[in-house]
Amino acid sequence: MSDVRILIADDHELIRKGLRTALDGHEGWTVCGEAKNGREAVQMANATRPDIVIMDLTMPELNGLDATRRICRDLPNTHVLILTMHDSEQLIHEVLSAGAKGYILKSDAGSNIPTAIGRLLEGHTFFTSAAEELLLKAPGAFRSGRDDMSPESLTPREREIIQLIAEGNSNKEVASALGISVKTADTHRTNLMRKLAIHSVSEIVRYAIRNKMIQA
Amino acid sequence: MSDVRILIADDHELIRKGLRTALDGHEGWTVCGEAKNGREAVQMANATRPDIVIMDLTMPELNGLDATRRICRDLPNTHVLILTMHDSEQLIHEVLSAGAKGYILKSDAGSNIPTAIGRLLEGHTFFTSAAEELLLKAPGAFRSGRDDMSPESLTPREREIIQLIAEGNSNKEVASALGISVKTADTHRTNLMRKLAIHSVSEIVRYAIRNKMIQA
DNA sequence: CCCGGGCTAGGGTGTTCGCCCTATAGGCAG
DNA sequence: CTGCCTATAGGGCGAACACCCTAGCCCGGG
Repeated sequence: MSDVRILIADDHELIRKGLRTALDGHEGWTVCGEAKNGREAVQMANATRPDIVIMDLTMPELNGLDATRRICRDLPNTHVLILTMHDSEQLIHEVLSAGAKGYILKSDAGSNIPTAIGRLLEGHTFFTSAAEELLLKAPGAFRSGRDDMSPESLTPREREIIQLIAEGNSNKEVASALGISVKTADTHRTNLMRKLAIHSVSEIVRYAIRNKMIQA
Repeated sequence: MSDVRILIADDHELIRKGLRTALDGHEGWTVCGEAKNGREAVQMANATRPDIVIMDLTMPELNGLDATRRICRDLPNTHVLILTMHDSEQLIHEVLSAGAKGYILKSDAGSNIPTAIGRLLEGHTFFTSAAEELLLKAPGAFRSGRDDMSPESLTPREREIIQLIAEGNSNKEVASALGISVKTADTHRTNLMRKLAIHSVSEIVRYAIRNKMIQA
């Protein structure tokens, strides 16, 4: 059997280095790339088709949740392991519906990561103990808490746009970041604002923060 | 000259591993210990008297800020380099008054850490570029305990304005809410943005949320 | 096979922003 | 009294936004 190939996606270089050292020791495991934001993660995943993606959630340009959605949609043989600082029940359900197979807190990551990767490679799931409790407590409860104001009601492209706007980018900057026309970026902006019934940049920013698409 | 001895203090095992690998490559540098909270950091610093302490700010039991205060008070020959994820304007001046000699964001840490340590060993300081801008703009301000990026550096009227903007109001709406001219509201807006060195509505909103002037 | 949704792109129009400038009036400290 | 800060108000200008419209292209579901 060939090497297990692992992609690391985290905007903090230190975390990436730490993961590398944590993984390099393992026989038969190879880190096939490091992405520093969600967009890079999607691109590198498509290019290298890794077995495992270790994914941070809060990343610039494209967040880990949307990156996970795309990777899980396009690469069914790639398993995504979420690595985050935030222990939120809401988040756990979101990453699960995005297609992630594991969820680990950075605070208790070091020793668990090889275990988690092992579980994912066997086709199982792995959750930080706190997360597992939440799942046992509220099986399927996450379906109830949705409304048309959730990011789910937006298209992937619109979520991408809203994050870039909330990060302070103008239409022009959004357009060049995504390689599209300014008018297209503006169309997406107008559409998502109508969907969310909001009317200003400040509402976009607050929406993005409330929905954990960016940090304050 | 003997080895440079470095103490690592961070509650995330991954970060500690990352730092070790980043530092082990350097000739003459030795990691003399790893602390996983502030209390351990103080104890190990007193025991090993390192030349450099790389200190995270958010740690359980005793936070990095208080740990820095104690270490700098008791060990004048030990230089503390703060390593944090948060680019909080407020924190920069706090860590300086606590006695830290450097401030680095985890996001751009990897390549800068050896440079930063080098600077500290020469008796200088090192700051992430964003932090350095603040210091240049307010030379000596931190000595008096003043924080130029805190809401206290704004006038009462400006704080009123920034909150209204962050809540989604246009200049016209701000003006009518306060019973002043649109141009006056715009002048306040321009002035506070120059004071805070920010350039867009989205930055205003994030600033207001960070400083608890509004909720997300 | 057609329909709908999503992404793309452009035209156009009025409003708002970001930032430059000046200027007056009041208050408070040196 | 004399600065300095604050709040007030205005002129002007280029850029960006908010929102309206049309329209082609691709793709998947009924």
